[in-house]
Amino acid sequence: MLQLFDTASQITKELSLRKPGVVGLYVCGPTVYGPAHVGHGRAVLTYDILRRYLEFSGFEVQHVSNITDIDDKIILRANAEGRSWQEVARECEEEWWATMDAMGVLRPVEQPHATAYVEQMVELIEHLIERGFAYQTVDGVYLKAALVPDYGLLSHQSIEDRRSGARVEMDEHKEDPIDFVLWKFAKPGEPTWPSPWGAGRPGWHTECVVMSLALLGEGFELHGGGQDLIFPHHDNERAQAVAVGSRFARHWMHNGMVTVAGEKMSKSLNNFTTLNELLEHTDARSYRLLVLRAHYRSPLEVNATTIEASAAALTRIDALIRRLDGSEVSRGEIATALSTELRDRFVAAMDNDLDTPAAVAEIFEAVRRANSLADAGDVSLAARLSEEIATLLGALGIEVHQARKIDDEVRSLVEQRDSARGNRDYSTSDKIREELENLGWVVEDTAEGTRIHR
RNA sequence: GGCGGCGUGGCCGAGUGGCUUAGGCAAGGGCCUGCAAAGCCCUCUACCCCAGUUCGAUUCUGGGCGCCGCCUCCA
Repeated sequence: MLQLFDTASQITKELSLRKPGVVGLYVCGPTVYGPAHVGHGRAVLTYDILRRYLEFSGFEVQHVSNITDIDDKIILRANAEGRSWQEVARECEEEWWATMDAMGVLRPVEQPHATAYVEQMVELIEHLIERGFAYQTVDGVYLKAALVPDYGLLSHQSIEDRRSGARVEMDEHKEDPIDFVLWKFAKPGEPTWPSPWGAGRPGWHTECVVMSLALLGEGFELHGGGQDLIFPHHDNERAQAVAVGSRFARHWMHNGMVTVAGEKMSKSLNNFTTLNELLEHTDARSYRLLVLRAHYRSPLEVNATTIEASAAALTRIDALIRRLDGSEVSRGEIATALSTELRDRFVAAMDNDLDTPAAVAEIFEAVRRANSLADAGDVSLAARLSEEIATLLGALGIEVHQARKIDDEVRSLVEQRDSARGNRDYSTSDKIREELENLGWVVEDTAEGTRIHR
């Protein structure tokens, strides 16, 4: 079974399940105030790949990912554009899902919105106050972090380290610099919800506690997000859950950052590429393959060179699938042994903390093998291997290309070219080839005649 | 300053105490082809530095150097 590195214990281990065969997965989703960039894409792809692989392995995955639809940045943008914050959030969310669809990412089973859970957040904060973990100041309600057992468990920072680290500018009203806000009292012109302490809105971390526990229940299996969320977001989520006496996530997973020239891609550094820009000139599968070719916890360098290398690698796979498309598929012993061996190696790599680079290497090795078999005339064996390759790629979310519809005009050109070649009229056949290439087709000669593809 | 992590061949990027030439991209040579394309075969460039443990270290330990992330905006 799958072993995953756990951020809390820093050990690679199996997920501990409440119910056999079912995995509750909560992934921190986007704050919808702008377009998704390549870094978001990596995170989403990582969990999409995890989910697909778990499903491939026979698990049911209760995949929940939230939409943060109220936040300072949303308000800021709405004010700047003279629009309502709801309009900004709704528009950005629509764009988000459209982009995710284009990326071939499965929709989470549940997509809760922060604003739909404000009442429950208020209840949670009330409990925190009752239990003595939270206090009110003139500008909000804060959690007293020092009271929480194992505060800093995920970032492995002790309270003392944190305090002395203090580049935190001391908030005027907090009792301790490490405390964090649960409820913000409204400033003029800001959206508000009612609460026992006064009108305002929730702090950032509370929503995920409420929504994950509401939808997945106590002690859910796995909580994920980007490494930049370990602190403060996830430490602070956990702190609240622990403080109210809930059993929170059993296992924590964090994906590495996307880098550009060695530096983290982020909106604040303004070195980001949006996913939509990427998709304008790249097959979405190329980016998925690029993501797969680095381990999920390593930084991933994304630039024109790495994307193009990935796109080129993808054409190798597509070429194999095309080559064997429609061939008879062997069900014999040798073919079964070949495909079983591939699957076993693939699964072993994936189960080892989602070692997708190794898993992908197995697939490429099999591609070479299948081509080699086909060259040797063992086409039905090759076809069986190719079929397995397509299945395994599917488990990673890469669909192999289907043959494209060829219209009559093009088909006629192909036929003319074959007849010219049959007559050894190569000047005509080369002319037709050029014509086809100008129409955007790649032309290949095979024993069965001209084959074309895009 | 604290915490987490990294340093592998032209590039990306796995892995292991002693045969992985991992894999991909790029480059060179060959086979195949009317010419191509695709494919196959071959070749090339590795494990940051210094000590130590060991019969043996790229892999383990210590030190050094360099880099990245987080330290309450952040996937």
